[in-house]
Amino acid sequence: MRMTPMIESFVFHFGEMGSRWGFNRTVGQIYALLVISEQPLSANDIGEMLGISRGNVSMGLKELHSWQLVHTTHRPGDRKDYYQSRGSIWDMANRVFEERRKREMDPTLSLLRDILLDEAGNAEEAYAQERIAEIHDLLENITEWTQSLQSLSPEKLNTLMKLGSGVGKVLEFKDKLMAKKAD
Amino acid sequence: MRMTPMIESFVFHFGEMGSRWGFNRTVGQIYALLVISEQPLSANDIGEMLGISRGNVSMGLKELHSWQLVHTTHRPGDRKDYYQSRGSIWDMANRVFEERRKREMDPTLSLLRDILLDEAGNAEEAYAQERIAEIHDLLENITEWTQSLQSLSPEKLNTLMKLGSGVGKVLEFKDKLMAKKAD
DNA sequence: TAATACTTTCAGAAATTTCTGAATATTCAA
DNA sequence: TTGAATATTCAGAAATTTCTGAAAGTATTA
Repeated sequence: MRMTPMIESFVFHFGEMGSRWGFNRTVGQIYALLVISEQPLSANDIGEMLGISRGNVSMGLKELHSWQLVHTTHRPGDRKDYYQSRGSIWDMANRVFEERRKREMDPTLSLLRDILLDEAGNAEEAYAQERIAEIHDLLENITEWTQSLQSLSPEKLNTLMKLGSGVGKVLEFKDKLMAKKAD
Repeated sequence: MRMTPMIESFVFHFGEMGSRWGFNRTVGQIYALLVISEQPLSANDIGEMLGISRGNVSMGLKELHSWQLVHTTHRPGDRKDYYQSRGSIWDMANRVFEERRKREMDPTLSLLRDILLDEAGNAEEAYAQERIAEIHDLLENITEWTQSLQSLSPEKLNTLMKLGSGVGKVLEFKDKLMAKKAD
């Protein structure tokens, strides 16, 4: 694949984005390149296209492997490794969410839980604990919810997203149905 | 407020978290401090507690203002500004989502749209555009959805979250109801 | 108006993150 | 085995981000 201006602007922007999603600029660029390339790319291809060192490519690919976002493939009679992005865009988004949950949310929740188990030493700590409990509950809710959304089938998830704020209406149905059952 | 070990561990960890959410460590720490302090704090208080310079505190508070996460208050006969966190934890999460959407998602969507408007120069670009279209659609879906969730009342949102993957069941009810209406 | 008490700004320093490339390791064919 | 081709590692360099503190700005009081 050649670096046309179109491809370049996508790849570079995605690099900046990547750094918001938990990996650095280069890793984002490498991933962007692999996503929009129909053919698998060798580490040398990648380094040349992005103008970065071979070592940096190697580190970036290692990171992408740890996020399970790339695949290594081979060609007969060729010792080089060739890299491909793995799964659909949806899978990618899921992986990023999941990985971030594991790396950030889980340790935070565990720290907050520990703090809440401690005895407050004075009124200030007691107040702090109240606020920390709120944060803990919020994070726990969000974590559990996103986890349960991820377990939904893609079609259902899509219905839900298409519903938008119409979800409010659906919840009213649900309340009525529950009320009838209770009769 | 005094910096006890409990408060310290919360504040420092929150600082690390903050840097994942779009602002730097110090900004996260300042915010953490304000959230768990019942009394408003002066810029000097904050600087002393966190062991950072007066200038840094000022820059951090400016950033938090731009995220609309803090309030300035005053005391009679005292020229100092006192700072307080603003709104509930929920409000905070909403602000962070919204602000990040504005700063990151919107520009990305606009770039992707521009790329998709260009004519593909060759087969490679055509393939790239297909993948870019997928990413664009995904981001647009997520953006619209999170926006519509934010417009939901807190109670409804809470019901929805409590529902977890049970939301799948509710969607089935909805389908049945729609089907009946269509009769 | 001047003095005081505070806040903000920003150039350069310090800290942190990322990148390079030579050295080292691995793989595979002969 | 050996050697050629390739991949990985990591110490130090480069780039980037964050922080400091002195100087400049602002608001209030007398």
